[in-house]
Amino acid sequence: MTAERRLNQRKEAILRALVEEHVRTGEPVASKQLSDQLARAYGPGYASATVRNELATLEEDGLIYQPHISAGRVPTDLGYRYFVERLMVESQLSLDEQRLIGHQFYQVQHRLDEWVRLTASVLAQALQSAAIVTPPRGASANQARLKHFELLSLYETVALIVLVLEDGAVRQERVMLEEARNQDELSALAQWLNSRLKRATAQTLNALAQSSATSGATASADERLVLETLARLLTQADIFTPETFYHDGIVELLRRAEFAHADSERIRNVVEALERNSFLPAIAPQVMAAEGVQVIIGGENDADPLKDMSVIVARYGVEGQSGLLGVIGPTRMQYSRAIAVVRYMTQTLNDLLADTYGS
Amino acid sequence: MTAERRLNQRKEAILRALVEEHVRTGEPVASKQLSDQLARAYGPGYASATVRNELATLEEDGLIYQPHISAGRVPTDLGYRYFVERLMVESQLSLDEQRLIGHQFYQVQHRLDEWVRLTASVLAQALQSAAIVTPPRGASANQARLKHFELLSLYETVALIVLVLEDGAVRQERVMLEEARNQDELSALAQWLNSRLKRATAQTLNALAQSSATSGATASADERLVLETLARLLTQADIFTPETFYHDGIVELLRRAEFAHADSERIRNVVEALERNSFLPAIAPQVMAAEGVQVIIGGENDADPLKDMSVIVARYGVEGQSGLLGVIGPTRMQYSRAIAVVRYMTQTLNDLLADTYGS
DNA sequence: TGTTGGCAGTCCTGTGTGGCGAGTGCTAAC
DNA sequence: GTTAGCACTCGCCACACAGGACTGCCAACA
Repeated sequence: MTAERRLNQRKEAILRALVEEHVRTGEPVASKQLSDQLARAYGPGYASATVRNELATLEEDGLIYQPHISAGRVPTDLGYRYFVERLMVESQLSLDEQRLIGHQFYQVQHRLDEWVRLTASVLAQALQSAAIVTPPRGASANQARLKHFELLSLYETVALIVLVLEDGAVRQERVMLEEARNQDELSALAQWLNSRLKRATAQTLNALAQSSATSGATASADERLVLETLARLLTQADIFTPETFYHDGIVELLRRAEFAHADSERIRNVVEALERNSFLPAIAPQVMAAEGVQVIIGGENDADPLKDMSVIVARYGVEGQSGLLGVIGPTRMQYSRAIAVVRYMTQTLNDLLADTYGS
Repeated sequence: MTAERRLNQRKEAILRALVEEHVRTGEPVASKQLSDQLARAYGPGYASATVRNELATLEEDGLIYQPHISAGRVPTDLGYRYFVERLMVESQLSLDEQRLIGHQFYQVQHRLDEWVRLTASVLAQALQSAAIVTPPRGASANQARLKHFELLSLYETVALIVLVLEDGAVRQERVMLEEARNQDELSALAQWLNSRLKRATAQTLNALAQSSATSGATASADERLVLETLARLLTQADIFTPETFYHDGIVELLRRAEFAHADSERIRNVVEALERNSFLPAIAPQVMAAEGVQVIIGGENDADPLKDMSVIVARYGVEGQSGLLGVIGPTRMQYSRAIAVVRYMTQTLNDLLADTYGS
């Protein structure tokens, strides 16, 4: 994850200029081009032949490569890694951007469900990349426990079960009842069960359902149905399943120059990886454990379809209520800005959550 | 929507063969090819020169066209339309497929939320196309009315509001409370408000919130927050907004040969149209009003990005609980099979809903 | 020893050419 | 009205070729 050796100052200047230039233009960068820029910035000592010599050693180190022999150089994943860790100048969001984002969040200040959606939207817009955000959740305990649930009558024989876990997570499902029941009956049933089910686990619930099944007439079939559904909902949908992610910006990502001439299979792979969210479960545990903004560059990622994509991701939240937010873009991205935006959004959500849940 | 003139028998035979052959191969169909097939099927009278003469008139009628002068013919939208209305042999799902689908639905028979998801998945798989399904809803009344709502405590100052409309629709939102409240307090508040809010409309709720705001201390700020949120949820999210759609199969659609060499802009347009669901609101009213399976071919559709896509869509459901299901694929599709699958899924959902809600 | 100008060499890219094949439209014969 | 045959029109592809972008390396120089 860390580039081993430290380069000398001139090599670093060259690598920095190369990365910045390539990110700007998208083209391989020629020695002449670098020479001009560096000479202008730092004075003499950067003739193109000199730069070429240095480039050759940088290539030996695996930090850059040539797409073909008569082309300029392009950073490798390792080169970007070195850039991000040692050369990058950290940037900040402009005050205008900060104000705009603040305003958007102000408008939904009481609507917690909008926060996640808005965060993804802001990330996607600001970085023209795909964004992913998970809702804030309690650290998934070894054992999900029921806090409370309600039954709402939708139709004579159809009810909605909504349950709240002890960590505040919400799950729900519509079920078909065996018998027609009105809201009053359902409320009574819910109240009666709630009183017996404080801090119940899936095991408890299943055991209860079992015993009421065998004990026969005393418990109704619908009571058993409710217990079984609660148990299933309790075990299902952990924080890293696709359902609990919100994503945005696939279209923004596809609009980028990198995909203008991409073959359809590459595009399909990216869309599939984002839609099915096949890659985040793999990196989520590591991100949740770490502090600060994580940068995963290209092949450092295990997910094959995203080999040439980078992920900038961070944990946000307060004690007991945290989630994950990040962006996915081509390895050729403005890392400095991406990190700044991700960090700023982390801070924004942290502030909101601290207000809401205490610190 | 309907091809005006009726073609003579031989022209029809040629058009039918041409459409079937082109759907099978994806290539423009040559006169020689048609001649061979037709002669084999119907005997003499179909020499390639004869077929060429007929093709020239079909082209004048706008039913087919040549991609370039030395290529075979391809059906136009109008040609497909004629095929679908007069030439197509309606097909049925094989018993095996029917059984497979039945089995999948049997496994989620009590879980109503899974029906919509499963329907989209089955459609996408069976037809290798994108699928869209809306959940069953009551015919959107002029005036949404509240049936019942519940408050669930997620955290000291965070509550979940879940409301049920009279037609059985469910809406919900997390809100930030002004003061910390436990489940018992929230339940009491919900019970008290529910008793006063039977069949309330958004207007009623807003009026109540207003009056409690002016009357000052009697009503708490949180009571007002609940009333305002209920009012907003009541007006929001009509049946044709993107949120209420479930889609699947973008990846299946992109896997089709039509997209193998498509430029990235075309792909992006299709992904965007499906993700943002920009086209269905336009056709939904017409589909909801009509009976049976609707076929919208290519440019008959107003949505520009889907000019070369066809939509096969139908209304499903019983009185007071109906929705919309369909597939989106390239105009070059197996219309007969697509219509059969859509019709079968309509029937499947109808049966399930009839069991659930009565007929 | 490090730096630099210059030059030969490599390889990508774009363009133009010609042959091939597929399929048509048209004509003339049946 | 139907059919065989033929000239014609492209699209497609392979190939060659010129131009250009950069590099690597060498020799000279500080």
